[in-house]
Amino acid sequence: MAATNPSFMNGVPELLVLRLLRNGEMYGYQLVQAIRDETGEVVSLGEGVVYPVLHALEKSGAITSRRRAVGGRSRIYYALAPAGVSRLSELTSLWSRITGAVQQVLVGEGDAEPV
Amino acid sequence: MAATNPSFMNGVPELLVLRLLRNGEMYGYQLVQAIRDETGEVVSLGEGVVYPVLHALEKSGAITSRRRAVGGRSRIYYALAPAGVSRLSELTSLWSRITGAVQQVLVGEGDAEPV
DNA sequence: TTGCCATACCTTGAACTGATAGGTATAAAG
DNA sequence: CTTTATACCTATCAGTTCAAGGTATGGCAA
Repeated sequence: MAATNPSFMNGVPELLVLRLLRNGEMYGYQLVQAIRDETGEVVSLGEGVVYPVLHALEKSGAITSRRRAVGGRSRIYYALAPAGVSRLSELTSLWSRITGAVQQVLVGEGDAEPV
Repeated sequence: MAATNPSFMNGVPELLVLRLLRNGEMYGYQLVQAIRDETGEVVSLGEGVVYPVLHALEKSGAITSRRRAVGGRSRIYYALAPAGVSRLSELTSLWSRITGAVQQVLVGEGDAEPV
């Protein structure tokens, strides 16, 4: 697979994570809640989705991590790397193009020429 | 699985097909082209996607089919059934909610409180 | 008339995602 | 001291989509 249809809506979790990290460092558990809260619970990603995404993003160099102890608790904070910024704008524009295209069909003329 | 997160963006092909059929009868090959054309080639579904969707929709009673010979060519025209209308509004509202929720995150305040 | 392209239908196989369901460990609260 | 919330993690499963094929007919050009 390479340069075809990127499976449409794939990478939404990745998009959300990157976008949230643009606001500053966050840790996994926090991201899970932020996604749930900021979408009004419309989108609710489990930890089983978010953590693998984080690991993949770090492996690809899109984000970096550092461990910090906060109030006796150990957290892994993730920060956006330059590669992540590129990836974010890439996904954002893809998202716009696709949702725009679908929207275009949805609002198409209500009726068409009869067969 | 049933009543959780409907995989986010799943059912986009289904949504597009149902929406196009709302304009009147269409056949598979025509749908493939209509989707490609109406989205400006942003979304290009292969026949291997569209035909299975049509078969599933017919099986579930959302659409009906009739075979017609047009210019010596045999085509299977699909029409929206009442169940398909419901399904369409269901998918449409789901689509709006999800894209709206994602958009909400995307346009969130550009910067956040420092850690 | 032969070959090719567009039409028109279809299925199979592989690949990828994301969801579910677990599993560990600590701190706070009851 | 037991439960809940925090915080991390992985493995497996199910569901979609894609690519790649396969069949058949009609029209057109060589």
